[in-house]
Amino acid sequence: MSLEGLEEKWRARWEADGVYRFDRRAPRDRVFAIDTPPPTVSGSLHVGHVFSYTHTDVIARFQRMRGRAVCYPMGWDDNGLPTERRVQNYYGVRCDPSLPYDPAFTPPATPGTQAIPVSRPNFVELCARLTAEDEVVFEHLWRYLGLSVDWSMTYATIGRDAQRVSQLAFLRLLRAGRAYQVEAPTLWDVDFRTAVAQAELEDREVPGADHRVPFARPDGGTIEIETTRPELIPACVALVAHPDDPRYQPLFGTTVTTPLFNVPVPVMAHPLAEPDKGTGVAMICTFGDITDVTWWRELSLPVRAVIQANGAFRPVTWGEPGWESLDVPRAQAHYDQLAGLSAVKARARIVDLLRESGALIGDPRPISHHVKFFEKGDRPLEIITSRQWFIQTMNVREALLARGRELQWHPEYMRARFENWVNGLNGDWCVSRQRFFGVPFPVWYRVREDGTTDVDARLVPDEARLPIDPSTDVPDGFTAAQRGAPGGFAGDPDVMDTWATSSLTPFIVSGWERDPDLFARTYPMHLRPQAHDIIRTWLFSTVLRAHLETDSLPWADTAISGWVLDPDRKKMSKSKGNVVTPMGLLEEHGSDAVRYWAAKGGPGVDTAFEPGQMKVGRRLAIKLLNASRFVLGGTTPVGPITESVDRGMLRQVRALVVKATRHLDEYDYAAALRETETVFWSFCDHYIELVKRRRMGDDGPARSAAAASQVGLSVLLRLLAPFMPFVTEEVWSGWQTGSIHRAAWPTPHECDAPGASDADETALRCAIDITVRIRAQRSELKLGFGVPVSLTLELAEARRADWERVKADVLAGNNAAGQRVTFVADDDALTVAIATAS
RNA sequence: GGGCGGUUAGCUCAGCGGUAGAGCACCGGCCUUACACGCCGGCUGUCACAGGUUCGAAUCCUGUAUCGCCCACCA
Repeated sequence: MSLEGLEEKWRARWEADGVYRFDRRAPRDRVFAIDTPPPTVSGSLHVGHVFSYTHTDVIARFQRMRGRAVCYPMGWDDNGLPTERRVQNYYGVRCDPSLPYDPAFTPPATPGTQAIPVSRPNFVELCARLTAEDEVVFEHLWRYLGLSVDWSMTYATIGRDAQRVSQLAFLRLLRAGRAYQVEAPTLWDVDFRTAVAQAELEDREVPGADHRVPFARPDGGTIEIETTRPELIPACVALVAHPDDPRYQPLFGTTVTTPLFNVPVPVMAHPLAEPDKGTGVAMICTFGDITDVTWWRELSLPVRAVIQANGAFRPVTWGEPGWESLDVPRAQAHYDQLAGLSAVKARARIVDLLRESGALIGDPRPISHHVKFFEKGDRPLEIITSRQWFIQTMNVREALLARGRELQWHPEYMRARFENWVNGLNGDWCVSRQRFFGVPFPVWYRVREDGTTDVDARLVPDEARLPIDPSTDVPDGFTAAQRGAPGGFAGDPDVMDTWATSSLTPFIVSGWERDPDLFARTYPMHLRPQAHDIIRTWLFSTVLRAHLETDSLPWADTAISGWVLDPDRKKMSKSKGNVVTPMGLLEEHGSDAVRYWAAKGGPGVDTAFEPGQMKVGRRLAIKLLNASRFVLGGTTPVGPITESVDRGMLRQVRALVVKATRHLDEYDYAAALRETETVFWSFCDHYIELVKRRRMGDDGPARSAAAASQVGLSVLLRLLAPFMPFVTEEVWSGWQTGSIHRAAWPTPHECDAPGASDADETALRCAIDITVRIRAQRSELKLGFGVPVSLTLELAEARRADWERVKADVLAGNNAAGQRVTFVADDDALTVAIATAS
């Protein structure tokens, strides 16, 4: 029997029969709802996806067999920058939100050299078109892998309903005062020209240099500071030192002047200044880093910003308000050499200027330091003042920590990552992005008679109108002609952070504010499976939104998968070039085999990519086919289970059912598989080998073997079905009616044979112990199984009864023609000698 | 710098107070009417290190080393 063609057959059949269809009429207490991670379709699937999605699927299949109506949808995350970039290149377009929607627009067959400007709705249409193609590929892989998803529940994060949910949830927060817009310094990527959130940051170690620079004191002396960003000297608004620092206490309250620009700035005291960093005095600029923002706010300092949204130094007319200098011409002359430059170029230039004017003490000292980057960005983040939308998080931190404790984590220790993150939050969540492909903010503003936008005069649509796009839709009471006109309106140009939509996946899936019946049955959901690297983003933001919107957890449990590591124990990633394409793997080893490997990686455990384990999985699948063929291929009718070996085997299987069920209930699929596998191999190598000859007859003992082996097989098949759905279905289908994946999860009760007891289990143990020794002897004497032997046994007296129970099976199962047994008092006694039977 | 996890046979990993385990790899044997895509057997370890608790520690505690991850760190 072979595995060829078997998976293909069942993929088609499952779809045709709707085996995995969610029963929407199931009462809530029978539902098991899974908040599946929507993969980013503009990326490519890698073996890590196969790994973690298999884990979820095992749980889904287990719960389904336990009688739960499993709500197991798939989502596609098509929002965000990766898609934008692909669409720009693929179609040769660029988004210009100021353009009107052109329903007739079609992209050129091949992208031209000059990007065609298109409206935001047109751009979004192209994004949807391209991602739809990606989704087909993804769905094919998931089906190939055998995920038991209900494909009728698929959603996309840019889809109409996801937009509606995102906008509706946003408006609700706005109304509740939990979302707000403010003009404030925010982290900014100068290449993407958008604000970014704390969750999207990463630190990178980059080379830099400490520059020592003197500021002039009124008494003619100097005060020296150290900085890695000398280009921000024109943006300096104060110096700061620790209040307890005796070196600088005399200077607090005095004014010093900046080098090159001769700007008077105060020397101030603040506890965040660290005496042992640099010279103990820091230059406060608007804005060099987050600490600058804190100082600026807490010390009520003015703003003197030099870096623009595109990263270039802005033009400044010195002497104007805010740009006072004691030597305006000198300041202007120096600054003019910086205007228009990027931060890096301005830094090089200002070092020259400092050196020329004698204001650089020593040479810049090269260092390596950590700098904040947008995770997808190439240049360090700047802090730029702009108008952005925020969702309150700082004032609910304690509540979120409580939610984190309420949530059941698998494994438990992953909760620490959540708490770590919540405790480290330093500001509310900035959710607006100055990008195009995403969910727009459903907000317009009034335009004043002078043509300027009044950002405080917000216009929001009725909830019933959602989703809307303010760049094409018109607020109630206005006409399209009034867009941008004096007395008219203007749409909010921004889109939401991709996590602002992803954080609502439980709402999207469960029909929040769309299908109250479905919502009541599925929300809060039961399980959030995901990898540990997005605890700070996806898991955190989902808990936050559910807390704010429904005052509850979004789900009861979360199961955190580890990563797949390459043989060097590094995370598999595209950039390292060590990625294995999942489709190739599945084709080579078979989905059941790859799933086997994946399922062996326990919750939270990073697991090495190992084709060897897939081969083992494949072997298990083949073994399953062959063992089934033996068990089901006999012609012996079933009868009462009377033999000790049969009963002992069933006792083992019974214990396995209890343990495997418990493990799966606790989301420890790896432990369940391990135990099941062990018992299954013992079933094949020990049990079947012992009884196969007994079963050849038609008498009571033969019928007992036929019956017991069928019960054992039935239970083992079902225990393995969540892991190896294809091969188990193949066997089941030729034997039972209906899909194994809809069959009832085995119960201990099924394995009960009348009259079975512990004695049967120890008797089986005895039979196996003796058999193992006989086999060793055969191996040592190079005697094939075909050669009949006679046995000489020395057994513990305590095992006399065991021996009597299993004697016939041991002899038949080992091709032994005769035996001579002596019993001794030693409880450990067990010696076996064999000789060729004459 | 803070947090979390790992360190067990050549490799991948179980075990998490009571005589060191599995699979793979390796070596040897076996055609045994379910399976040669198989079966049987064998070899392999100061359980990272040092202290402590205990009758007993791979397992609990403390510390060290080391690897990885998360977070913080632009003077």
